[in-house]
Amino acid sequence: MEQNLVYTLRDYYPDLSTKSLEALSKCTRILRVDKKTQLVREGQYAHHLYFVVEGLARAYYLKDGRDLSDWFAFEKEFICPIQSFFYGIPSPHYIETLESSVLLAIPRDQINLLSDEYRDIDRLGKIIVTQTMLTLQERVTAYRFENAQQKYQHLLEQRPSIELRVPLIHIASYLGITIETLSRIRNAKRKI
Amino acid sequence: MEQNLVYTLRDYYPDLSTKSLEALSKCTRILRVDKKTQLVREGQYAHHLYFVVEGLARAYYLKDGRDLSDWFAFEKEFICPIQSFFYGIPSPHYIETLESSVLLAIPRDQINLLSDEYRDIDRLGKIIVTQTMLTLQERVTAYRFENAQQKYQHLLEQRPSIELRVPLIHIASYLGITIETLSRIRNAKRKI
DNA sequence: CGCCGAGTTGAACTGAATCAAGAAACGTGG
DNA sequence: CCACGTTTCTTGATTCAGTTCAACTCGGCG
Repeated sequence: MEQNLVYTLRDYYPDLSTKSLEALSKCTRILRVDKKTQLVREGQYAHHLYFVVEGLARAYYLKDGRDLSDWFAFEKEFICPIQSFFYGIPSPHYIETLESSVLLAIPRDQINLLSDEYRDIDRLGKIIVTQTMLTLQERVTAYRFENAQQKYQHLLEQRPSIELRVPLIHIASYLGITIETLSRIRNAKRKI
Repeated sequence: MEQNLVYTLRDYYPDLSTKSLEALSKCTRILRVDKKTQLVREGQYAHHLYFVVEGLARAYYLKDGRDLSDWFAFEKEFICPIQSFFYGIPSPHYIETLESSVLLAIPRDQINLLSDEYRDIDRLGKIIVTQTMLTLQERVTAYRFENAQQKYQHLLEQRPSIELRVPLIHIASYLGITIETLSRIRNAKRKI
């Protein structure tokens, strides 16, 4: 049954009660979308938090015509236009799928309501935010003093499948390096 | 009365109930310390979350003998050895004051207990973590594509007083640049 | 006074960006 | 199912921001 997909949230946070999951089921939409589907566009407001059941999505923005990737969400991970979601401002980010994907779309206002009503949903939110904070903390620390090669290595260790699933151009912009440099790094590795 | 200092937490989160503040007062220690006091050393576990009432503290770690600043906490801001606090591992960070300071030291285990008992304390925690996440998000986005000069400019906009209160060497490592480069940037600005 | 850490200045060097082509892979329509 | 155009990736040459190394200045403090 389609609705059961909401239970995959337990893959992220096993302590979610059945009552909470039922409440989430009532408001959550299940999206089955093609590769390259845009879920959010620049200027829009964050209406949903997305959870990737299957597939892969990325958040990016356009700066001087360049496409800069900021975040990837693989299976069992969350993604949303972060500034819009938390500051309530129009999103600078686009969000799109990189593969045909299955996602849960949980409405932002429902998250706020349900966080008041269900303690475990509130806790889920706290855990997502805490994990995101720790990931970003590591990203800052690592990127500040690592060279292009080390940054790429670091990324591969944390997300081994990224090499095969994400085009070089998005990985390069995520790391803050050019595609030429990344291509050379890959090439040097191949020769080892 | 000394204990009233705990009420300065309302400067950060005005919605804290008196009941919660009283509960926090019971376990919070007030520290009045000199400049250069070490609050946490590498290898220690995070026993406290610190709130800066007056003064200024920084988190840093040593890598190949170099002193690398990771975080500054000014008045009405929080600081702790973040990995140790959330992962429960020994801290890679030191924390020290940069000025003579007044701090609140809130025990980690009490925070966990009181977060279960008092909803607003739980919310305070969620807010701190969310703000930290958003700050780090901006730091990553900005630093990835800004040059040394822009990064410094960016920092000055967000923390105008840092120029006068923090030695150049710590600002440089925070930005991931050398002291020579930062010195030249300052010099160039002076000439405008 | 003279020392010491913090900051400044200069010169040479280097990792990564930029600029410029070409090769390979991809998908869309005939 | 192949041809063609478009996008993605590779490779090379040049340039430049920032590092490294080295020496020097300044201000505070014993």
